[in-house]
Amino acid sequence: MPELPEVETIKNTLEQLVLGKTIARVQVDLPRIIRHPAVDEFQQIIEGKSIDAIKRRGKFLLFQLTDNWTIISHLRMEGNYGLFKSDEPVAKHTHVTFQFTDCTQLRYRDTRQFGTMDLVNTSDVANHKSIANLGIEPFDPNFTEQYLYDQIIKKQKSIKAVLLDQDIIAGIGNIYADEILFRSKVSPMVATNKLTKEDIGNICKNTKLVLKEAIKVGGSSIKSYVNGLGKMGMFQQQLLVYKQDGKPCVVCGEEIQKTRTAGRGTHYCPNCQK
DNA sequence: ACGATAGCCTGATAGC
DNA sequence: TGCTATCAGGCTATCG
Repeated sequence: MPELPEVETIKNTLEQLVLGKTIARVQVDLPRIIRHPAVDEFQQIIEGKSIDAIKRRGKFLLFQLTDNWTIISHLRMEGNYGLFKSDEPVAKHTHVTFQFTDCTQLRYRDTRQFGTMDLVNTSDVANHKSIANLGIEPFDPNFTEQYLYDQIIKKQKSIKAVLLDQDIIAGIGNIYADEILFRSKVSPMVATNKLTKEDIGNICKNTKLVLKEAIKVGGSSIKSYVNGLGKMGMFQQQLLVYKQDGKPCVVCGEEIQKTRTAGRGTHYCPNCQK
């Protein structure tokens, strides 16, 4: 599941592959992926444009095209991009194909069909409904213990639900939420108003740390994730609790447990995380 | 206003 | 073996 480190890695790899290329044609095989505008308008506007820049905001990929157009792309669970020669066999679940003028094509694949694309004016991206309410970027210098404290002290929900809330911090998903909380020695189920300042400081620090480490090794390949070059990430080897239920905790040896919190599978050490 | 939850979707896996 | 049920999870819509 692409979270911030995976989307960042995809962005970095795609930059090397498609920046400056001109799109000749767009083929859409699953119209549902294109939320806005209508598919024919989506195709018509994009054709002839070139890719000027690729950005990331939270888990969103932003393809900036010429003439003030941006494709806002969300990969959800299993969306991915890859560059292929036009005559290479097309893999199953390929839903959108951007044919470039140089006989290569960027293909969007998505087994679960959950991903979305929106084509909007670049100048309107910040106000787009899926972007406008996003919370702070974890690497923003303004993301501090104080910021987090102010944001969550009034909330009634669990800290896990808070970390998953994209309107508070943008980019954390289920894998990294569990890892951040384990490293912070905080139970996922604990209500935010029960946390100490020290807990919140640790969560803030470990958020930056874990995400940075994961980006360094290209993200976590848990299910189908590969980067724009088709390469797997390596951070799954450094996961200490996610999908580790039944195994001994690396710190205390107690068995890692799995429960359901905030509607998500949640992994933690009952001894280390109080 | 806010928090909790169903639904979207396919493939892997568990259970009978 | 082969079928069915369950789970995985980010986000949106909907409910209380």
